[in-house]
Amino acid sequence: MVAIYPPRPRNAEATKAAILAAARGRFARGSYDTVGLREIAADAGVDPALISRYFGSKEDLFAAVLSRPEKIARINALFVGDIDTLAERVADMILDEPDDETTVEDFLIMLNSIASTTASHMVRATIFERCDRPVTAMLEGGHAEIRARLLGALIVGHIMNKTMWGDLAEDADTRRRLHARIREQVRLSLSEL
Amino acid sequence: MVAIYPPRPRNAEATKAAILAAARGRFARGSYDTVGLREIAADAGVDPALISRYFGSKEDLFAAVLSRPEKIARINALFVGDIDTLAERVADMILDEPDDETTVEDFLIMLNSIASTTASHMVRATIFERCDRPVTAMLEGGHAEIRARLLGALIVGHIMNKTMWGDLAEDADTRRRLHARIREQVRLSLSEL
DNA sequence: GTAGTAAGTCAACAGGTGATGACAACCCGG
DNA sequence: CCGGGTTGTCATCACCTGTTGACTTACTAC
Repeated sequence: MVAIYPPRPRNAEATKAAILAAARGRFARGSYDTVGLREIAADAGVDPALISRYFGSKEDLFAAVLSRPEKIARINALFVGDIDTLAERVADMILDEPDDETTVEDFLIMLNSIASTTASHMVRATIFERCDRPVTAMLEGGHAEIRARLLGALIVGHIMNKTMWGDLAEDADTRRRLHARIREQVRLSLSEL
Repeated sequence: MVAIYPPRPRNAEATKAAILAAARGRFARGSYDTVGLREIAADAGVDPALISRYFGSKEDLFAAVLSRPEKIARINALFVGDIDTLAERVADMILDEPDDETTVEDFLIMLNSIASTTASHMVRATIFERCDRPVTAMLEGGHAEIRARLLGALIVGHIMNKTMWGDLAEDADTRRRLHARIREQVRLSLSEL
């Protein structure tokens, strides 16, 4: 069963964007190693060779996915403000406030590929630069790096949990309690050691 | 440079054990997908074909690694007793009490391969049976599953953190404070919602 | 000592991977 | 109408993976 291509309009920018979107989708559901260029190309409705042409290599494509500007903006937005509003936003994200779906996806993309030989150093660098560093800089008091890492561990744990088992909250009341609990967790993580 | 085999003593049990140990070591440092049977065989000083012979397939080998009886015993031992002693043991493990090195490694093996298409369902099942289920059963009060998952998220986050950035504690004093912090985190995770 | 079986070795396979370079179709300025 | 560069297609390469089956070596029972 071979798809008959409806002749793709010749538009390099749109094609690149389609590839990037397809890659994003795949990398959010599998690791760097399990996702193949051919699947991505199929999702994008594009010949696999075009990926190499436009992005160079698979590694470069992954790097491009990691450094999408919107993603960076969103993650940066997570980590500003005082601890209370930050706790609010982290809880929102973890409990899947619709606005934050893409942020969760961004974390997922990174966490999925953290055990890959090729991709792990990119992931580490991105997490460090986008998360650990700004949070550390934001914190007053001693042991800032450690407290930032505690927050990182919290977020990572919750996101992996969600992908393993699905959402925690079943009804609105539970969700409210969980929201409060996660805010407490954030405050505890960031509080003075 | 080809190793000249010092003729391996013909002992099927010892060979199987060597393969299992080598596989354990590799899977603790890479994912199911990045680790190759040839590397494992080389570590064990064994011909790659023997792995298929003794364990059937790579998948079966991974399953064998996951279900090593000592591991199961150790992880089970983590999750018994009241919340205070449990918090103590979790903090010990996360802060690398030497006794718990292998337990940390066991979690690592599972987390490394959680994004693999082939291995993820095995990992999920193992985590559920060895961690979520016993903890849920141990808890009194409502929302037991959710609180157990919160503990799971905590452990997962800390272990991923450790493999990404290394140990949190630099000196004995920091270690003491962190130990107390993690105990608080465990209590908070498990406390009534 | 010799047959028979267990243990280990070797070479090769089929399948899938990312990547390349030659080709075809298209669009646009002249 | 027609060259020239862009955009997309196709076949193929070299490599690596897990797995298999035929072979050799060692050990044990008779």
